[in-house]
Parts: sequence; C-alpha cells; structure tokens
Amino acid sequence: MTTQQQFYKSLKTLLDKMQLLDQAEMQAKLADFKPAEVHTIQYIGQHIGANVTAIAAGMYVTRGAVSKMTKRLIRRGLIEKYQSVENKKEVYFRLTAAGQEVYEQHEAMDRQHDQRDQVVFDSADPKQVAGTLQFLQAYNDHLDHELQRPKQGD
Amino acid sequence: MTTQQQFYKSLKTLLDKMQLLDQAEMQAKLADFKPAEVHTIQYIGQHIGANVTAIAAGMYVTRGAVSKMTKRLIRRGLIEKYQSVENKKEVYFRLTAAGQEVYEQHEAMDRQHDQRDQVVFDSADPKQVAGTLQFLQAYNDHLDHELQRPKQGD
DNA sequence: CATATTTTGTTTCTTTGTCAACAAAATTAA
DNA sequence: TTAATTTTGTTGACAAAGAAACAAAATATG
Repeated sequence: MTTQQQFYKSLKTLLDKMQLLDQAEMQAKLADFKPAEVHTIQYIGQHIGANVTAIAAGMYVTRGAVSKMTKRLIRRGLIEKYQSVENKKEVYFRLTAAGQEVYEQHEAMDRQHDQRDQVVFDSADPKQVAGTLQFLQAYNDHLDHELQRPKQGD
Repeated sequence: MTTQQQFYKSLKTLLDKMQLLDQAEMQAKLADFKPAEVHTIQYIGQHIGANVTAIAAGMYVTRGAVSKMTKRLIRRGLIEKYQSVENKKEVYFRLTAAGQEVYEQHEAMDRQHDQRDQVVFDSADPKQVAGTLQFLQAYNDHLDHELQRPKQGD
C-alpha cells in the first residue's frame, strides 16, 4: 500500500469511528432529534444569516436537502426563516430559543468529545501535530484548486 | 478554534471535497453503476471470502445495508454468493467476470486520483508526511480503544 | 445431550439525501 | 428598458442506509 493509500484509509476510518462514537452519544442525550436535524441546527447556529445555497455549500449537500430539512426544523419550532427587503429571493435562517437550546446541548457534547480525544493531542509531539495540520491544509488547498478546474472541456 | 477543532474540520472537508471530485468522475466512467454498488464491489474484490457481517464491519455500515446491496449486485450479475459445508449460516461473496471488470475500472480510476494528488505528497516535507501518518494512526488506535469500552454501565 | 443464548442474515419501515423539473426573482445583455 | 440568462428555493420520485423485528443456524451452558 502506498503512502497515499494509507493516508486515505486512515482518514476515512478515523471519521467513520468518530461518527460511530458520536452517534451513540447523540442517541442518548438528544433522543428527540435526528442526527441530521442536530447537524443542521449546528450549522445555522454557527452561520447566522446564511441562505439555503450557502448552507448547502457549507454542508456539502444539495439545496434540495437543505430546503427540506429547514422546512422540518421550522415545523418543529427550532429555527425561523426570514427574508430581506433588498432581496426577495434568498431565504435566511436563525435559531429559535428551542433551537438554541439544542445547539448548546450539542456544543457541550462536542466539548466532551474533545476531552475524550485530548489525550491523543497531548501525548503527540507538538511539532507532529502542527505538521499534520499544515499537511491537511495543503491538501485542502490543492483540492480547492482542483474543484475550481472541473476537468477539460467546460 | 482549538487545534482539535481545526483538525476535525480539515479532515471532514478534505473527505467531502475528495468525494465531490471522485463522484463526478465516477458518473462519467461508470455511469451504469451507483457509487454504493462500486464501493461494495471494491470491498468484495479486496476481501474475498468475507461474509455479510465482515463486510458490514469493514465498510462501517449495517448488515442490513450489506444484505440489500449484495442482493442487488447478485441480481445484476456482478457478484456471486456461496456457502461453506461447515457453516450453513454464513454467506460469502466473490466477484463474477463482470464484477471483476467494474472492479478494475474503479481501481484504474483510483490510481488516477492518486496521480491527481501526488503533488501534495511530493511537495511536502517527507518527515511531515510520515508524521501525519503516524498521528492519524495514533488517533485511530485511540478510537479503537474507545470503541471497545462503550460507556459506563454495560 | 438438551436447552438457552448468541450470531448471522433478511426484511420492513423510516430517515436522509440526490436529481431533475419547475417558478420566481435577480442579473446580464441587447 | 425589455428580453434572455442565471440564481435561488421548492417539490416529487427515487436511492441508500439505519433500526428493529424476525428466523435459522451455531455456540455455550447446564
């Protein structure tokens, strides 16, 4: 297996495992809410005033998915939609008090996960950690570049 | 944002971007097959003789998902199921010639992706790359440990 | 050995997402 | 300014995966 393949596999399974762990905890602490609901609440909480298209881009899903999910969250009283006078086409969202409550519970959970994994960061060489972040950033930059240049013939 | 949060975000978006890029190419070159079909074919090709449970564990999905997908791949003539005389409960799979064909096309595509991103590995400090792999491995080991110890009270 | 428990795979129902078609609004071009 | 084009959001049909209930087979326990 090449370095690259190893890298990819490690990355993939790492996230799979995190999701497995996190999901179990979510089930327990936020049982009334589906994972995707919480995820969307989190994104809106962190990106106040984002419209459907921006949320879709940020969450790497389609606008259709966001449209449906926000509709559901509105129905459940967790977010509100609003529009601007300048632009009657775009739709923006904010958390309601109930949504804010869910948001904060989830944030607390996130901090617990951070605690759970802190030992990995603490016991590693700080230079190795910094190098890892730097490498991931370089890789991300490369892919951003690739995404902007979508094949020949466009 | 803490180092840990930065790390997680980089990881997540990196995989999101890869998937975005890869999916576009898949659509073009293996248009007759759904991503999940190709993914399962790839796993079976690399793990001959794996049963439903093993495939599910390896792919981080449920047995139900594997059961359904393998059924579909059999219907489409891409894999075969077989059983052993010693164990009439477990079900194993192998690729057919048609499945092998898809498998190889996908492998070729994977090698192209490797080429696409090789520059990232080439232009980085080899020590940084090695350090990154090491760190990811350490993190994976930590999570394996956490997954084996599923909370208090079990 | 006989029975209880666990493992394995399948199925049904639900959740989540994509895709494609569409309408309304905004932007660009003529 | 009017008309063509693009952007934005919504919807419906469908695809993929999860959870839970189940039956059959294997394993453990007495």
